[in-house]
Amino acid sequence: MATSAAKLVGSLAERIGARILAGEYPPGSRLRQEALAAEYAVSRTPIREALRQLEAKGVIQHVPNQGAIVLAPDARDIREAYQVRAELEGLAISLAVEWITDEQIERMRNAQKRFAATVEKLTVAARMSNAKAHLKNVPNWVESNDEFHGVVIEASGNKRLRQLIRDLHLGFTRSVMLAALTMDGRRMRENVAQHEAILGAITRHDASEARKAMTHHILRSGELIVWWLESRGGLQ
Amino acid sequence: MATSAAKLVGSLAERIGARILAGEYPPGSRLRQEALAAEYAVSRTPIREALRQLEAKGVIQHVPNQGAIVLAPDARDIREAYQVRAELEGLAISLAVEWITDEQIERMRNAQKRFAATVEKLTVAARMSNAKAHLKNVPNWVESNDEFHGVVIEASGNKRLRQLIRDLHLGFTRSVMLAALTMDGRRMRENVAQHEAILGAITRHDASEARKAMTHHILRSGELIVWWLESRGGLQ
DNA sequence: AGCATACATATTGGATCCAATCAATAGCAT
DNA sequence: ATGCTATTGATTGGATCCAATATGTATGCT
Repeated sequence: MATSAAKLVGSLAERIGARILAGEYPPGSRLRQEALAAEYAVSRTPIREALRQLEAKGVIQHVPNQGAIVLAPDARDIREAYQVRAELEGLAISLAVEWITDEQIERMRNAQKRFAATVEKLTVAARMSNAKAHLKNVPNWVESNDEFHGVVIEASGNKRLRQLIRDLHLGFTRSVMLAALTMDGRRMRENVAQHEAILGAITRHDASEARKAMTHHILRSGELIVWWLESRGGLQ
Repeated sequence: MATSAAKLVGSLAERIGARILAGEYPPGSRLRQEALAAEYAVSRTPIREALRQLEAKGVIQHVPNQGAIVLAPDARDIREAYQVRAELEGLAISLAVEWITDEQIERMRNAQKRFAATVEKLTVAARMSNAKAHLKNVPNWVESNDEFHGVVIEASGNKRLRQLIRDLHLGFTRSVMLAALTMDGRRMRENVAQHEAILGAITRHDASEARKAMTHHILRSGELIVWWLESRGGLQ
C-alpha cells in the first residue's frame, strides 16, 4: 500500500510544523515518533522523514539517540532572524515597487483598512482588559497583516525570496509573538502608521523610501518582541 | 546496532550534497536509493532520510512515486538566488564593519593577495589556452574567494545569516559557476578590483560604502553567470 | 534521608519486508 | 513498420523488526 496521499511526508511535516507554530508542541518539548505516528495514524517511517525535513528547516533539533526537540529560540536568535527578515522584505518591496499592479495595491489598501479596524478593536479590548474580545480579534490581526506583507512578497516576483521568508517564520511559536505585538495600543497604532507609510511609498512607486519604511517597520517589531520576551524571562 | 557514527543521516546528506555541488550527480539526474545505499554501505533507511533533508534545503526535488531528482536551476533561478545573496551579504558586511577585528581584516587582506595572484595565473593560463594550468589554479581561486567572503560573514556575528547564505550556495553545481567566473581575464580582474573596493571600505569602517561595494560585486557575478549560462543553452 | 548502582522499560535507529506504482520491454493488431 | 496493450522487472514507500542507547524506577549502601 504505497502512498494513498500524494505526498504524505510533506503533508506530515507541514501539519507538525503548524502545530509547533501554534504552540501545541511547545519549545523545548520532545517529539516522540511513536506518539506522532499514532496521532496521524501512520507508521514511524514517514514521521521520521517528516522530522528530518523539519530539522533541515531549523524548526527542531535532532539529538543523536534522544530524538527531536522543538527549538527554543532565545532573544539573540530572534534578533538575528528579524535582522534578516527586515533585509529580505526590504529587498522584496524594492523589487515589488517596480512590478506591483493596481489590483495588488488595492489588496494592500483593503488589508490595511482591516488591519487598522482590528487594531482599534484590540486597543479597546486592551484598555478594558477584555481577554475574550482580544482573542476574538487576534486572528483578524494575523490575517490582515499576513495579507499586507504577502502581497508585497508576491509582487516582488522572486520565488526564492518568498521561500526564504516563509521558512524564516517557521520555528517561532506564533502565540508568543502575537502577545508581544497585540498587547499595547500605542505600539499597535505605531504599527498601523508604519504600514501606512509603506503603502504610501509603494503607491508613489518610491523604491528607496518603501524599502526604508519596510525595514524600519520590521526591525521595530523585532525589537518589540525581544523586549517583551526579555521582560518576562524567555520564550515558553 | 543503532548508530555507529554520531549522526549518520546528517553526514550522508552532507556527502551527497557535496557530490551534487561537485557535479558528480549532475542536475536532472535521478538519485536511486538502492544505489546510494550500496555506495555508502548503509541501508536505504538513512539514505531516504538524508534525501528528505536535501529536499527541504531545495537541493533535490522529490517526485511522488519516482524518487529524487537533482534540481536543474535555470537562469531565472540563478538570478533570483544572486539577488538574494547580494542582499544578504550586503547586510552581512554592514554588520561586520562594526565588529570586525584587525586580525580578521588581516585575513581578508591575505586572502585578497592570494586571490589577486591566482587571478594573474589564471589570466595567463587563459591567454595561453593552458587548460592544465587553469585547472591547477581554480582550487586556489575558490579557497581565497571563500575565505574573503567567509571572514565577512563570520564577522557579521549573525549565525542565522551565515546559515542562510550557506544554504543558498547549495544546489548550484560549482563547476559551472567556476567556468563562468574564471574564464575571462578582464572579468576576473574586475572581480579583484571589486574585492579591493570592499576591503578599502571595510578598512575605513564605512558601512554604507562597504555594503554598496558588496552588493554590486555579487550582482555583477550573478549577471556574469547568467550570461554565461544563456550563451551556452542552460546548465549542464 | 540522600545518593549511587542495577535493573526494567521506553525510545531511537538502521535493516528488512512487502505492497503499490512506475518504467521498460515484448507481443499483438492494424 | 507503427502504434497500442499487456506483462515483467525495477523502484519507491509504508510497515515491521531487532539491536543499541537512553530513561525511569527500584534497590542497596552510607
